[in-house]
Amino acid sequence: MKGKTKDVPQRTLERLTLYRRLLNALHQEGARHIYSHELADMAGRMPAQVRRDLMAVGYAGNPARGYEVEGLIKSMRRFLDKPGGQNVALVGAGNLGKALLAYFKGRRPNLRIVVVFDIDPNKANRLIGGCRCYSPARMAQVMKARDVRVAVLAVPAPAAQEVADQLVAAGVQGILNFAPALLRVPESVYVEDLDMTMALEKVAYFSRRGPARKKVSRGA
Amino acid sequence: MKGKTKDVPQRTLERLTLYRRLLNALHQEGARHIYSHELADMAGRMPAQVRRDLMAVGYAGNPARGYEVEGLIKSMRRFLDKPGGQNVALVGAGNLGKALLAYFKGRRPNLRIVVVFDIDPNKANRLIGGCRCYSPARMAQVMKARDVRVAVLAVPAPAAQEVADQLVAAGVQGILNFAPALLRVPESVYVEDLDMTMALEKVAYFSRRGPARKKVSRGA
DNA sequence: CGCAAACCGTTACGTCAGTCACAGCAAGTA
DNA sequence: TACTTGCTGTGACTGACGTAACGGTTTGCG
Repeated sequence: MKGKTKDVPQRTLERLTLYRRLLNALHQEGARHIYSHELADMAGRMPAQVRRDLMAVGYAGNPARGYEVEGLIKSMRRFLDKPGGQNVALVGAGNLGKALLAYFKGRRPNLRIVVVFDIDPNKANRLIGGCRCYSPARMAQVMKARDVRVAVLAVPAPAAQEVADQLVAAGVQGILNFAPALLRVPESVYVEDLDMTMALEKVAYFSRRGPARKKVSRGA
Repeated sequence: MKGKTKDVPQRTLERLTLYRRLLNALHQEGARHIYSHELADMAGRMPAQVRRDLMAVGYAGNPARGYEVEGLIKSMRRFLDKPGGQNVALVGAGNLGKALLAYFKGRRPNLRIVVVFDIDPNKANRLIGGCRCYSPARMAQVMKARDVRVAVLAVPAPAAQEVADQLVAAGVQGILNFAPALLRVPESVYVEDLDMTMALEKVAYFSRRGPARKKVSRGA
């Protein structure tokens, strides 16, 4: 086993996390082996693409039995997760922020939201969804103490850039951005935008013009 | 003006909605004209791509002054929006559902959530975020009466497929799906998945491996 | 009035992701 | 043991998308 991870395309990584989720469910149901075409059916993809994606994690299947579920899960864990787990910060404890807290609660043990920041002084030092809430002024300090490198941004668009700057100053290397705003960050910081308004407009548009698509979408 | 809309790639449509958002802001600030490279800067894209994307809406710019902001906005409205506006239904009035209601509240006048469904009997017939909440049993009836063709799905994953079936039966043609589950729907129904867990895992992964990307992401 | 400059519209190119197809191999069978 | 079967792993192909380049056009200026 060598750490030859190569560089994985974003789409491939999305599918890998999907496969893992499906595999975990299968494993809990007691499944021992699985074929690429079965996984493909569950993921709405082609068998060849599943096999190709799995090449990246470096786990070899067996021509007769397919992939051994437990071993594959372990390999994917090695490939996808940081060994000690990763702490995540949430900025913005509004409606969306609270929903996200509840949503991620105990879902992925390797990716836990451990701290919340909000500009509202009434929320400072209180527990929100089981997480301590701090003023953004203490961001750098708290983030360093908890070794947080990933943040979820759930603040209104006008405040997004300012918060992003603070996050970067606090040492964050990845941001999941829910605000409909383009964040200017250093090259080394990875930003993933999740624009719900845009997504809804997309649905509204394409739902009007017949089945103008080919396969299942499944884009994050 | 002919209705030659061609078929627009999904990515292009995402960018168009982004452009429009930027243009609206510019218009409110009193800008009259704008160049492709300015829009590109704001959107984090290349000027050539902006021009290429704008070809789809069929609005011609001027080599000397660039694009006339107001006219371009009007053209994009014609291109993107359904004339009378589109009504949207929300299914699932949990944490996420309520956050979405607040989020979309009065944001896009052409795309309004007008009705909510939730399985909780306590919520039936009550107002949630200004929208009447109904039992899913009345879905088909209510949707027809309100002419709703687009729905937002914010229910737990195990219930997603069942709700999707009901939505399809009620005549829905587009679904924005927040549940981490693959929906099986007829070819004619457009599904857009917005998987927050997947997005967070993506951030966690790519934030670990240096700046392994080129430009701004901006993928919905 | 002619020229220069800048930007738009469009075509052509390069790159990347998705699909196809085939060689290799492990198990089961006669 | 020899053969058949079906799946995996991987190279090659195709198509789509983003990027670059180029002609056309409109303005401002000498």
